[in-house]
Amino acid sequence: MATGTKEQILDAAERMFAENGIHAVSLRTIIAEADVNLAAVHYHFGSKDALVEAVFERRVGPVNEARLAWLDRLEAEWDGAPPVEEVLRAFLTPAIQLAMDSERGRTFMKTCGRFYTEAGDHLQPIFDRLFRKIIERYVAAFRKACPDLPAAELLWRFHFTVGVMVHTLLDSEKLRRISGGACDPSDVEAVVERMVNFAAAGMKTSPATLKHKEQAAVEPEGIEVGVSA
Amino acid sequence: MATGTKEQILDAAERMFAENGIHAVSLRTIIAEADVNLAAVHYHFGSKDALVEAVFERRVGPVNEARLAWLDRLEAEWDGAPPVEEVLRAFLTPAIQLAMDSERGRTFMKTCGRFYTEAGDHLQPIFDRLFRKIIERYVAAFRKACPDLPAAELLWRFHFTVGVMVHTLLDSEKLRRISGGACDPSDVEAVVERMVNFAAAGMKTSPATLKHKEQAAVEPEGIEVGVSA
DNA sequence: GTATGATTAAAACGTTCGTTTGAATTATCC
DNA sequence: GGATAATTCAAACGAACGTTTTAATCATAC
Repeated sequence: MATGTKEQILDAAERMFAENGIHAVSLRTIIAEADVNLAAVHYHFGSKDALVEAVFERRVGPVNEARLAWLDRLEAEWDGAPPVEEVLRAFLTPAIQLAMDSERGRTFMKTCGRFYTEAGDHLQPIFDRLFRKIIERYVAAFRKACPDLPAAELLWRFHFTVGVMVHTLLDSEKLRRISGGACDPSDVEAVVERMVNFAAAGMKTSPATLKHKEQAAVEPEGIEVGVSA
Repeated sequence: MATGTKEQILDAAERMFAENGIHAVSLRTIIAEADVNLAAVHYHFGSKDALVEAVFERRVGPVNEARLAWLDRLEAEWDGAPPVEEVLRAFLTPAIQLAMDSERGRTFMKTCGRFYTEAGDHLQPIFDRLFRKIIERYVAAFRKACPDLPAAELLWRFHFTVGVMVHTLLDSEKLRRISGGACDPSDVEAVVERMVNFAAAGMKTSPATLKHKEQAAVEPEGIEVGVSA
C-alpha cells in the first residue's frame, strides 16, 4: 500500500480530502490515518498548503499528459481536425479513467473536484500552470471541430462540458441514490460514453438566436482566447 | 441594507461563504463583517451549523417554489407535456435569476455552489427535504418531454444538466478570465439561453449505442426513480 | 564501532476555533 | 415608571488547529 512515509501521507491526505473537503481535514486526522508522526508532514512538505499542492500535482500531471498525448494521436490520425466526439473522448477519458483503476483513483477524482471548487487564492497559480496548455490545445481542437461556432459560444460550451465532468466526478453517488441504483457511476466506460454523447450534441447544436440585445455584443469571430496571450 | 441583527448575520455569512467556502470562514470573521457581537450568532441560531442551514434555506426555498410554479404554468399551457427547452428554462432560470437582481443574488449562488460541493453529512437530509419534490416533478416532466429516452439515460442527462448549472454558477469568473473578457457571465439572460441550448441538444440526442456489455443491464423502462418511494 | 546525515518521536508553542457565561443594555407592557 | 422579557455585550472557556523545537532513532559510510 505505502512504501515510505511521504507516500503514506499523500495517500491518507488524498483519501481524507475526498471524503471531507480540504479545509475540514486537519493534519492530525491525516497523520492518524497515515500512522505517522505529526512532524513528518512539515519535514517532508513544509506546510499543510504545500501538502495540498503535492496531493494535487501527483495525479493531475499524468492525467493532463495523457490528454495531450491522446490529442496528438488524434490529430495525426485525423489530419489535424478530429471530430468533436473524439476530442471530447480524449479530454474526458484520462480524467475519468483515473477513477477506474482501483478505488484510490476514484478517491482522487473526488479530491480533484474539491480542489476545483474549494481552491482558494493560493491554488490559483498552480491551476493556471497545470491547465494552461490543456486549455490552449483543446480550445484549438474544438475550434477546428466546430468551425462555424462563434468563439465565445465555443468557450461557453467547453465550460459547460467541464461542468458536466466535474459534477460527474464529484457528485455521482447522489445520482446512484436518487435513481435507486439504476444509474451506476462505477461503470466508467459507460459514463464516459454518456458524457461524450451528451456534450457532443451540445457542442454541435446551432447557436441559439437570442431574440434581443447582446447578440451583437459577442463578436462572431476573431476573439482572442486570452490564455495564449 | 440590514434591518435587524439576524439579517445582518445572514447577509454577512452568505457573503463570506461565497468568497471563501464554508469551512474556511470563522464566526469571528462573520460577526466582524456584520458588525455584531459574537454571542449574537448563538443567541439567534444556536450554532454555526444551524447558521449554515439558515443561510441556505433562506434563498433556496423561494427558488424552488418558483421552479415548481413555473412548471405548473408550463404544464397548463402545454397540455401536460411541455417541450424540453421549456422545462430546462423553468428549471434553470429561477436559480440563475437570483444571480441577476443585485450583487447579493450572485453572491448567494456561489454560496449555493459551495453548499452543493462542500455539503458534509449534516446537510444531506436538508438537501433531500428541499430538493425531493423538485427532482420528482422535473424528472417526470423530462420523461414526458423525452418519452423515447431510457429512464436511466434520462437521469444521467438531468445529472449532467445540473453539472452545467452548478459549474456555471460557481466558476464562471474563471471563464471570463480565460476568454479575456469575451464571455460575460453577468449577462444572465444570455447565459441561460446558452445553457438551455446546450442542455436541450444533449437531452434530445439519441442514446449512444454502447458497443459492449451494460447496455442490457440498464432497463429501458419501468425503473423507479427512488426519490418518489 | 563510531561519526554523520536523514528521518522519526514526543512535547510544547502561540493562535484561533466554536461555545458559554453573567452582567449590562434595550425594548415592551401594565 | 417600574417590572419583565428580549437582546447585546465583554470576557473567558476548553479544545483543536498549524507549526516549531529538541531529542531520540535509524541508516550509511568510514
